[in-house]
Amino acid sequence: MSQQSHFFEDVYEVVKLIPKGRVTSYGAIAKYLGAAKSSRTVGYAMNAAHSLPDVPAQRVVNRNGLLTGKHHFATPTRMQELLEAEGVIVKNDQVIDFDVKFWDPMKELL
DNA sequence: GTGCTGACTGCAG
DNA sequence: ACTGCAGCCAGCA
Repeated sequence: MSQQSHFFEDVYEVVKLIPKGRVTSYGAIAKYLGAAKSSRTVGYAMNAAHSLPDVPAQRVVNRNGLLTGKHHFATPTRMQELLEAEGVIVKNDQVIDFDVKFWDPMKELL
């Protein structure tokens, strides 16, 4: 704590900026933060994001558009429900038109 | 203080 | 095309 890991904070900041009806990947966030190889840590940050209601973790999926983290929500279907409620169609734990719904912070935030 | 695990990803075999 | 391994950061035993 004394060193204050900005990593989590930065991850939350980016996730909060994800537009409604859009999704991104752990790797995209990690790369935006300058740590492309720390994608795992990004996912770990999402695990801790449960305490933060302003962090839409459901909009963060893996690079294949697969809801790998859905199992960490209150219910296995919670993540999909939240996404579909925002206009993101999910089929078989996979985001439809992922390439279209994909939101890249590197390009969007620039 | 040391070591393992995890919501990932890319390269090598 | 499929499987396996290594790298990154933070939390817990």
